[in-house]
Amino acid sequence: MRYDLSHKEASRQRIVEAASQRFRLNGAEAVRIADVMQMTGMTVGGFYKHFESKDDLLETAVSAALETVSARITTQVAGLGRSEALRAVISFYLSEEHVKHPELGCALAALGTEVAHFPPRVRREVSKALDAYADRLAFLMPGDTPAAQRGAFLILFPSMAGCVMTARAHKGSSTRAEILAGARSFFISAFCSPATKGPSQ
Amino acid sequence: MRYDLSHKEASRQRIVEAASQRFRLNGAEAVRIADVMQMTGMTVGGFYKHFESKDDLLETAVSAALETVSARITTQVAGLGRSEALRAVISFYLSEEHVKHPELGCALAALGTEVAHFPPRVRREVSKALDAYADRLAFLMPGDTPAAQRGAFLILFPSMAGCVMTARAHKGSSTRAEILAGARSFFISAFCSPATKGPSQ
DNA sequence: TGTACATCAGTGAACGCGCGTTCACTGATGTAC
DNA sequence: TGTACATCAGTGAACGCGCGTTCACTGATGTAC
Repeated sequence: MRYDLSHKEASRQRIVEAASQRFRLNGAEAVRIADVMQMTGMTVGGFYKHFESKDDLLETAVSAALETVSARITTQVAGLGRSEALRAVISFYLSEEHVKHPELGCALAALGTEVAHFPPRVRREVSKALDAYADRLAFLMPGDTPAAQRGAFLILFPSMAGCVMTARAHKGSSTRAEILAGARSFFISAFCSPATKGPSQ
Repeated sequence: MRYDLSHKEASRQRIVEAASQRFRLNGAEAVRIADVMQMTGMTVGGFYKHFESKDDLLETAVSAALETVSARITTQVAGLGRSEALRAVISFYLSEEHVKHPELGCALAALGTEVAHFPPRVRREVSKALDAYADRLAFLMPGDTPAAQRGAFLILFPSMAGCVMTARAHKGSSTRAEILAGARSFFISAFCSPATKGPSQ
C-alpha cells in the first residue's frame, strides 16, 4: 500500500459528495460521470477505482444525501420542543430556499419520480435509505408511539416532497409561491397545533 | 393532398397517446422514439412528419395526459355531491391501482421531479398545462370562491402526487401500503369532512 | 368510367454525437535493505 | 540516512453502443381530364 488508507477514502468521499449534489440538481439521467469527476479535480478514468458503475454511485450518493439532510435537520432543531421543531422543519422544507436549492435539499423531493425507474438493485437500496430517513426523523412527529410517529412522517414528508416538486415545476410563475404558502400553513396547522397529537385518522 | 385530412391527424393522435402512456410509465429520458412509433405500428422515420423533435412530443404528450386524466375524473364523479366526489377522487388517486398504473394516471405523480429538468420551452408549456389541470379540477374542492378552491387544489394534488411517487419508490415493501392508507384517511378527513369548508389556513 | 399523374405519409438505412466503460500508462509515495 | 523498488490512485485516449435525427426513396390515394 503506497498511499495511506485515508487518501483513497478521502477521494471517494469527494466523489460521493459531488455526485450527491449533482444528482439532486440535474436528475439521475442527466448527470455525467466526467462532470462529477471534474468537480472533484480528477478525471474520468479514476472513477472506476472507486465505483463499479454509475448505478453503484447513484445508490451510494442518494443514500448519502438522505443521511446528510436528516443529520442537518436533527442538528438544527436540537434544543427546540417537539412542536416548535416540527414547525421549523416544515417551514424550511416548504421554503423558496429549499425549492431553489435542490442540490442541498431532500433527495425525495429532487429525485422522487425517478426512483421507480432505477435498476432494481439501486431502487431497493434507495427504498431502504428512505425507510432509514423516516426512522431518523420520525422523532419530530406527533404521536404516542414510534409507529404512530412513523405513520405521521409517511404522510407529511411524501406530501411536502410533492409540494416542493410541483413548486419546482412552476418556475417563474406565481403558482410556485401559492403552493408553498398554502402548504406551509396547512401542514403546520395539521401537524403542529398544540392541541393535536397527530393527524386525525 | 392525397390522403384525406383525418388520416394524418389520426396517426398523430396515435403517436401522442402512445407517447403519453410511455412517458408516464418509463420517465421522459427513458422513452425511445423508435419504441413509441413501434407502438403505433409505424417506423421511426415517420415521426418527423408529425413532430419537430422528441421535446416537441414530450410537451404535447404530457399536456394530453393531464387533459385525459382530468376529463376522466370529471366524468367519473358526475352526479355525485361535492364531498362524495372529492372522497372518490382521493380514494382513487391514493389507491394501489393508481400506483401500479402510472401509464394511465396523473402525469404529475409520474413525471413530477423530471419537469424541472425539461428544456425551458417544454417546462413552460407543462407548467401551463398543470395550471389548466388545476382549473379543470378545482370544482371538486371545498371553498367559497374559485380562488379558495384553487388554493385547496394546490395543496391537495401536489401532496397526493408526492405520496403516490413515494409509494412507487417503495416497490415490494409494506411501506407502500402504509403510505397510501395513511394518506387516504388523512386527506379525506382534512378535505371531505362535511363540517369543513376547506383546509383551515 | 378509366388512366396518367402528383402528392405526401410513411419507410428504413445511415449518420453523428455523447457518454459509460476500458485499458495501457504515469508518477507519487511507502517500504526494504 | 540513502537508494532501488513495488504498488496502486489517478490519467486520458480510445472504444463501442444507443439513440435522435436526416434523407433518398416508396407506394397508396385523390385529382384532372
